[in-house]
Amino acid sequence: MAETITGLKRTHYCGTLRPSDIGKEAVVFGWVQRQRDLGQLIFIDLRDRTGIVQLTFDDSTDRAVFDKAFAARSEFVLAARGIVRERDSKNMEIPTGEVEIYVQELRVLGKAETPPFEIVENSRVKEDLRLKYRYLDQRRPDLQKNILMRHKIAKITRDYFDENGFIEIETPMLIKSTPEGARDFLVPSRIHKGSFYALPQSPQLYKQLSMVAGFDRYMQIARCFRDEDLRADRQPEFTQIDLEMSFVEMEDVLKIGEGFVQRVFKDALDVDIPLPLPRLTYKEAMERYGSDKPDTRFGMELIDLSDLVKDCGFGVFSGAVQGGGSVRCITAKNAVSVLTRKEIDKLTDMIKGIGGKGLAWVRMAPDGMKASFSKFMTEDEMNAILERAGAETGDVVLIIADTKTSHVLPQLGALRLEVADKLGIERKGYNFLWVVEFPFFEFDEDLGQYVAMHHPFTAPLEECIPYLESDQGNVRAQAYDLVLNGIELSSGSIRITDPDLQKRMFRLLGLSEEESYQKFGFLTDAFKYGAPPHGGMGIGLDRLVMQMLGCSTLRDVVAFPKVQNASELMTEAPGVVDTQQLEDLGIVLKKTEE
RNA sequence: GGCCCGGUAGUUCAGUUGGUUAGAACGCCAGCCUGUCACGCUGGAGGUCGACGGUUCGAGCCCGUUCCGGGUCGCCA
Repeated sequence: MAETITGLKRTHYCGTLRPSDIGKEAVVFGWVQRQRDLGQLIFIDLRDRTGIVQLTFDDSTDRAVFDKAFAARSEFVLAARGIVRERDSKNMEIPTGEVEIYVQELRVLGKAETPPFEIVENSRVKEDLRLKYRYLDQRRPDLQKNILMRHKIAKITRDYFDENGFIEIETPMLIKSTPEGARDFLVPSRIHKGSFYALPQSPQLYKQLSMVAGFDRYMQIARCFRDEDLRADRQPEFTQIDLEMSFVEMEDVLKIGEGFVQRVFKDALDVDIPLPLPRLTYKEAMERYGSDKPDTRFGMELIDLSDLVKDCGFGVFSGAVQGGGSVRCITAKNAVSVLTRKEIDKLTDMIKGIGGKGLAWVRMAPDGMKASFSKFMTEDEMNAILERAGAETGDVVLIIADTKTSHVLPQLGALRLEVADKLGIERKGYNFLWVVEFPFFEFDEDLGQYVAMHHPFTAPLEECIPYLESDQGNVRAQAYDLVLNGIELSSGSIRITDPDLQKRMFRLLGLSEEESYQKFGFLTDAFKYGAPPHGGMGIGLDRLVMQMLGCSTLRDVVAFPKVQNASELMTEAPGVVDTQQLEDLGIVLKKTEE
């Protein structure tokens, strides 16, 4: 039977005791990290979220107290009252190492079975076991540190936006499904059998309505849901720092976003982020890095060889250029020893795996240059390529050719990251940049038509409005992404508030008037009653925290994350429900076929 | 849905060419120990080798299927 806490009030957190507390009476609560029984002398390391303090018991200790200390085991929950005193032998490794509590009263508030893994920092225990016992995992100092940092970042976020005139408004979690983009999580309605709510993919439409309502500046630390497959940096439910501003243009939103980044890095990490953040247009980002979220912590930029090989004897190259595409390369410096023929074959497989046709290469080995295509080239052509590529002895040039430049660029971009990994290129620091002027449409090769790259309320650049219908491929949006170290941290845009323009956009996206009204009528109706120009963005809080803590997976910064198959190992969600619940909802399950 | 990696005491791992009773460390249990702090010393318990099937005289090891976990591509307006 556990003892009660009755009458005991905490005077100190374990990790906060210092020599200045010597002589004081202290009452602490915590978990047993370790008990060291030396016979007539017992030490207990007691842990709470602030750290560890040593409790001491000896032959002068009350017998009943000593016996409880003797019986204490790992993770017992204890209350201890005693006198803080200087240690005989100090431990300078821990902040409380100069003092100890000489215990006069000890209560076992909760016993504990031996945990399935030790509660220690830098645990090497398999993650699935940690996730099954997430509450024990969260007792570990690393998780405690991460969750506390997340709290700190959220606090700074609220302070910053509050100081800048933003107000926090809660938007609903049960909303109407508008199946654009990602798959919705659906929630069946009991009252309206056969109808479903959706969980929000973002508060997008509601925050725009808050602008129509006149709140001027909105922010919310909002939970969002997307029913898509998971990745290390993607959970089906995630948290977004969501904001929207009225009477602004793009520059104003970027300024607020930058200011936030600077503030949060300074206050949480004491890291200075110089402003303004660099910007690249989407086109520049693709041409230089082969990615719309480039990792700019290292170079190895893409180089265009198209004009040099347009008429060369190598059909793969000349055919690509003449077919309207291009031939481009990256040059991996000092890579010959790592990028052997075998390794290049692996890279070729990787490129083929993402839809590439192949990989041409030049190895500038110390004993001579070798290229996969040299027999098709004149010496002059070869030299021109090497000069353009900046290739010197020790380098490896990797070339991709395709009749579609839109294939060449992302493939080289992926190759650039892969090669950087293989070469062990150092990537440190925090490299932010804005990617701006996203294309409005992207060509869907399966559908054979242009589709929206963003949600349908994104405003086009004003200069593009005249040719919205005539030259869709060149229409750019007032949309912007904030990229940090190759990760998309944030995405936003200026929205359309002109009903006529909105109609044109819906038409261009293949939405009939009835369809668009059915889906978004509440928003377009609202815009009839006086809509201020507005724009905003959503910043991925989980990803931000993950980057700031240097974690490699979102699971380390989410309190109760889901695993790759979207289940939660601790509660075993999702689970089956009983037939009565289904009946209430008017749902009949289809038998799964074998 | 595709591809790749992993699964052996509570935990982290080792396990030879397929061959006797599957090992180590930590943890756990018991005893001893008054200054430890990853305490120490002595002893002990602890295994459906993820599961099922196959090959074999014999399977932790080889083959097939499957489950679980991870990474990634598709997917994520």
